[in-house]
Amino acid sequence: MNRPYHHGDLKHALVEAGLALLEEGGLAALTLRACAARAGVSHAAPKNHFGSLHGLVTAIAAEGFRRHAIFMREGLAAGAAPGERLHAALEGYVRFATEHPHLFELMFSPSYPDFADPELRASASESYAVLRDVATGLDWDKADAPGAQQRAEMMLWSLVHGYAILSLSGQFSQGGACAPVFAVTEIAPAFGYRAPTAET
Amino acid sequence: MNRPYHHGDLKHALVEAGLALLEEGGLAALTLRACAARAGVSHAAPKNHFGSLHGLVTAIAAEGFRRHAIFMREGLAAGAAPGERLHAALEGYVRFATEHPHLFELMFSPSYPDFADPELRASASESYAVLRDVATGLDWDKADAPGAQQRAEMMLWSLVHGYAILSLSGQFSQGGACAPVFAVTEIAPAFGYRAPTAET
DNA sequence: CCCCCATGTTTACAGCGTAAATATGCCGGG
DNA sequence: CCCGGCATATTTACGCTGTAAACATGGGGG
Repeated sequence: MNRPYHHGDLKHALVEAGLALLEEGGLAALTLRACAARAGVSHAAPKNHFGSLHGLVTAIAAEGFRRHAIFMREGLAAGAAPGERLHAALEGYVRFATEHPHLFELMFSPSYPDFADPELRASASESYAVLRDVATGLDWDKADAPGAQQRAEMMLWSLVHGYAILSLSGQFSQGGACAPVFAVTEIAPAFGYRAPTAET
Repeated sequence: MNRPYHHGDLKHALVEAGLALLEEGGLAALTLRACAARAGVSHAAPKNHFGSLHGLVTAIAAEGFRRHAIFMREGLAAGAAPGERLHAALEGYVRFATEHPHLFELMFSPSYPDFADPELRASASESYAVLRDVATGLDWDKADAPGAQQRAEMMLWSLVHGYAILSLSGQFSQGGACAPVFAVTEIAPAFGYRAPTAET
């Protein structure tokens, strides 16, 4: 209630407003002026916190990556088998993309956020760390080759991300049978990883 | 020279102008008015051919998928071994994304083109057909399982597409070692496919 | 031959990002 | 305690955008 200062913390309020607008109206609705209006300030106020629209978009993307990491970690029980952990993280990855398609699109659009921004890089690698985590301890092919771990991580990320994006743009639903999102978890075992336990 | 009619064929000229603007200035430069100006017509002329900006963007994306298919087919010698064909198609996929990053981004941005458009669907599946082509005759794991072929195609597409997108948004260049684009061809063999011939 | 209609132009309007000038009010030095 | 400075927010203005409606043009079919 107590607006302690001119506003308190805009910046946070603006990011929150942007996320809400994104959910409601997609990328087209994400507008500097609309964010400002939703936060209850004039349309030029954001310029003091984020230099321009790119700054706000970058901050929104950074928050997106944090939430993205949370989605992936949700099903990760501490002592679960590596196969289940992989399964859960991939499921979280795709579920995030499905439930927040516009935010997901923004986070990975090369033109929108500024990927050189330190805060964005930090939260993106926080998300990447989850994938690294579930990727360790799996029996990859040629796991002993130099750089195999990094290649395996890149493969894993590429696969799940490509799947998420292509699903979102409807590319998989044109060949007749519409592939269910869950299929990515079917894909995982065939992908180079052999589950030590029986599949569910 | 002879402007046979009011213009001849705008529509084609507008798409060409849009592609040029995209190359020069990225998504932000792709503007209805700029396309019209470049084609030498007034800014309201495009409305007669494409209803709105989305229509023009969709047509540009459709042309993009045609060129995308051409890139993938470029290294596909008719009688080459399946492994080399796979290699060539993936290399073409990533090379297209690298050489035309803005067009590639536009083609796969869920919000920009209208993926329900028949022309876009046609050219997109033309591009998909190349992947289907190189994916046949490979020794996938569990190739005898029902639906294995479709799953294999989805995996292949997801992997190469995710790799291309993540490279473009610079996600791979933050872990210290910057992964070369060529790595996708290293990835392919480990991905579930066993090359019948020795690797190059 | 002439009229119709597809095509292109003109004009207008609301919304956008950005910039500059202006106002507001908390915070710290005196 | 008071007052000046400065971060924060507002106001105003500008050029650009997409879209719509009214208007002009000219080639091809009845």
